[in-house]
Amino acid sequence: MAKLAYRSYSRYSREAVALLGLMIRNARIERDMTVADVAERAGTSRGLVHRIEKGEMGSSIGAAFEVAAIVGLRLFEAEPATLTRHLSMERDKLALLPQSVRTGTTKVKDDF
Amino acid sequence: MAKLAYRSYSRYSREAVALLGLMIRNARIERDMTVADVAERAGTSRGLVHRIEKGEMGSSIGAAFEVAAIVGLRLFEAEPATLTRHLSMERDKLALLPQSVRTGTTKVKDDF
DNA sequence: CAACCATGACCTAATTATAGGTCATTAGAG
DNA sequence: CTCTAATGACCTATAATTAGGTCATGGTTG
Repeated sequence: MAKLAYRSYSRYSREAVALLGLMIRNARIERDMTVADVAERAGTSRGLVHRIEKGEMGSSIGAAFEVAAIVGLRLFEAEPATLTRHLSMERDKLALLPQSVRTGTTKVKDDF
Repeated sequence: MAKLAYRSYSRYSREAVALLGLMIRNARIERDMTVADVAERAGTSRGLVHRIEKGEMGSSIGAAFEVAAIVGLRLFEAEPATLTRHLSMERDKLALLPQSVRTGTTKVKDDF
């Protein structure tokens, strides 16, 4: 049975996930960790770590980010402390934005 | 039946995923897009987009990155073109690294 | 060169995410 | 204030990922 292509992704998304996987692999090897090491520390299986490094789109984002953290990758910030700051910054930003979006407005804009 | 906590994640991973969700939501609202709009363009469901924005760890990384791209978020680079460059850079870097990691070495280093 | 071991691929069972529907709530526009 | 619609939550069937095992391959060390 041939494996089906379940969903279509944009090139950008595919490359971003692939890049994350490669960065994870590079970081892991630089730290002299085996796939099994990382899997154990992440509480996942060896196969999953392998698929994450390969850049498969179906892996859960939680597992991928956890593995990234374990090999020392900091996705948004160099310092974990600043991540919390960014979180509240985004929350504050959200508070200033409308809490729901009216399509009516958009529709008029796209209507020509 | 109470919902079980399936897996444990580090604080950093949880905050990183939550931050990504908030950034997506902010970007979406700034672009006057509804959750339904984004879901349709991503080829997913409204509920999934909602869970991604909420920062749930179980969402697939492909869906999350696709949604991020649709609302205009660029995770690694401002320019999509440079993403491809980074991809080959990481591949080159990988070529210089050992292709398998010996645990024996690590064990000695950690052994004191 | 020879032995060891990390890796990558595959398989099956079990668990989980997802789609798509409905419904209550609430924010925004008139 | 009132009406409309976006949002968030929940539900069920389906489809997917995941864990955990095994196996072949190839890199690394002695």
